[in-house]
Order: sequence, then structure tokens, then C-alpha cells
Amino acid sequence: MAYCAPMPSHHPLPFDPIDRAAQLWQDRIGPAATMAAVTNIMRVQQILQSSVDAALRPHGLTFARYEALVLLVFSRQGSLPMNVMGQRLQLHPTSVTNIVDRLQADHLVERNGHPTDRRTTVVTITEAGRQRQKIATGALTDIDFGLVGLDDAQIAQLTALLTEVRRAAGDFS
Amino acid sequence: MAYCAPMPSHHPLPFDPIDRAAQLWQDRIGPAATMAAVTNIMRVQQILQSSVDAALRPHGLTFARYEALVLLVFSRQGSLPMNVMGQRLQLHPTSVTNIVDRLQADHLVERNGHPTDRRTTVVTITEAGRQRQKIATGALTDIDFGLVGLDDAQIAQLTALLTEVRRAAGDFS
DNA sequence: GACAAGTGGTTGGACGTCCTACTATTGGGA
DNA sequence: TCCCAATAGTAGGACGTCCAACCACTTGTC
Repeated sequence: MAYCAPMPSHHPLPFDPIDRAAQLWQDRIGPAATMAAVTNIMRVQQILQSSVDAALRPHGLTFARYEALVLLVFSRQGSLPMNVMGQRLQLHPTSVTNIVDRLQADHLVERNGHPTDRRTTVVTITEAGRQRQKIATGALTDIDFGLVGLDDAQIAQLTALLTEVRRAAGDFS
Repeated sequence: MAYCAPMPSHHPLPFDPIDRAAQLWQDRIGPAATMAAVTNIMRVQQILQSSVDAALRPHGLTFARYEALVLLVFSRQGSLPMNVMGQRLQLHPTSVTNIVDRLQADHLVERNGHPTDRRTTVVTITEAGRQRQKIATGALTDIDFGLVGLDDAQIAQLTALLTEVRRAAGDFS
């Protein structure tokens, strides 16, 4: 299926607003390279989030919920404790609660008690959840996850740079 | 001032969860490079947002509001119509309304009517707004905008890659 | 065994983003 | 001139994220 890139709803500017801001920053404040990189990450994330969510909306999912489904599909039993989900997805416990609430309301996952630790809640994906994940994965691969304009080598380069940032930030060890 | 990297509140994993997911994806679904890159962008954006917002919180700002202040400081008259702010910051009109509401509540900006077009609202930064922006800029440069682990060349490389994505997505022309 | 500290999860509130829908104003064309 | 499409901004709602606070349960220590 041909993928129509997510043109911004409001007419694009004839210049790069981030680059423009970086030039002004350089003139008035100082070195702008870091600021420009951070702003770029913020903006690209927003673009990707928008593209991905648009592709998932017809299937009643968001990227956050989709990630949770994938995590469960990849787990051995199709089930994980909520705190483990939070660690893997790098989410605050309240975000996990929020996401699981909505997945459960759509009957894509179930909540069950942990057999030995009564504090823990175990989330299990349902058959409907597995099917929904499969369909959503197709929708996302069709649009290349919204990531356009880079070849394979550049994508690998991007991943390497960002992984280094996460490592330096203590995301994992 | 020494900057303490934003260690995740929940103990870091001994492995990279994104890389782990990418391996499983490769085994079960197919090529995982794009998925890994997109997930990396999402996660790094989240880390940066957290670091930046933490640095700005003592000054009563968020990154979104800070960006709006910078945009106004860089403008000739210290004032811009709301729709122009939306174009430059790549924000939905409702987001601009939200941000300007809060900046105005803090007396950092003012709303005024446009002299000739009675539909448009012109936002003007106040003297307090200019001072606040200066202080906040110091707080952000102190922590390098939360971007850690890359040297100057890598930062430039990252910016180039992300700019290409934005160009391909039609963010500007 | 009892108590203190730590862990797992939820609730309520704040924030930023987007969408849909709406009002007010402008400007172009019949 | 008048109508209608386009534009500027706002209101209300949904979603995801975080924080602070809280309760239930577990674990370690005395």
C-alpha cells in the first residue's frame, strides 16, 4: 500500500525553523549545536508519534498500548507482572496502570493475581490481543513506522547514536 | 555546577530493553532496524524531556513554555501572532492557546489584539518573561540540555540525520 | 513474633498534545 | 452587495506522562 507521508496539517514553512533558531541562538547566546540536536529529537519524536498513532487509530490502539502488547507477545507465557512491564518499557508505574486499564477495557489483556506475591498483578494477553497486535504490526510496517528519508546505514547510525545517549543517561548498564 | 545525570527512578536493567526487543522482533517478525530506531527516538526524547523539565521546574517553566519564550525573545518586537508561533514551534493551535494561557497567568507574556486583523491575537513577552528566559537558559546550558554521551561530531551527525527525517516528512521545504 | 523499611499498585491532580466542534472575522466571487 | 469558503482562536474531551500520596503486602531485623 502506498504510504502518504504525514504532511503537517498546517502549511510547511519555506525554511527550517530549528535551523533558523539555532542561527539566532549562535548569534545571541552561544554554541547552539546541543540545543539544535535536542530540539530535533523532540520534533522528530512528535512527527513519528503522530504518524504511528494515525496508523494505529483505525485499530483502536496507540503506540504506548501497542508497545505493551508486543512486550506481552514476546514474553514466554504471554504474561508479565506490571512492575516488569514498567521496567522494560521504561514507564512510570502510573503509566503502566493507565495503559493496562485501557487494554483491559478493550479485552486485549487480563489482570490476575500473582500466585505467591499477593502485592503483584500479572497481566496476560488474550487471544484477541494477539490478533490485534498482529494486525497493528502490519499497519506499522506498511508505513515504516513513520521513519522516512534515511537508508539502512543511516538508520543504523541513528540507532547507535541514540543508544549511546541512553547508556550515558543510565538507562541500562 | 556539576550535573548529575538523570538516573531512572527505577533501577536500570542490566541489558538494553530496546536491543532485546529488536532481537526478538528479528527472530519472530522480520527486519527490526526501523523499529529499533523509532523506539530509540521515543525513549531518548522521553529522557531528554525529563531532564529538561526537571531543570526548568525550579523556575516554573516547562520545555514547551521555554521554547515559546525563546521564540518571542528572538522576534524583532518581542511579539508574534499566535498562528505564527504555532507554525514556528510546529504546534497545534490548541497547544499554543494552552501554552500562552499559562505563560500569561505567570505574567511572562501578554495578549493583545492585532491592529488591522481583528481575528488574530498578538502575544508579547514582558520584561519578567525576558528575565525568566535568561535564567532558564542558564539552567539548561548547565545540564547540556540533558544530552550526554556524545562528542561534538556525533551531535552534529545526529542533527543531520534528524533534519533529513524532518525534511522527508515535509516539516519544511 | 513484632515492628520498621521496602515494594507493588492505585488514585487524584497537573501538564502538554491532539482532535472535533464552534464562534468571529476576513476576503473573494457571483 | 451578498454569500460562502478560508482563517484565527477557543472550548471541551481524550490520551499519555509524571508526581505526590496512599494502601496492601512482603521482607529483614531485632
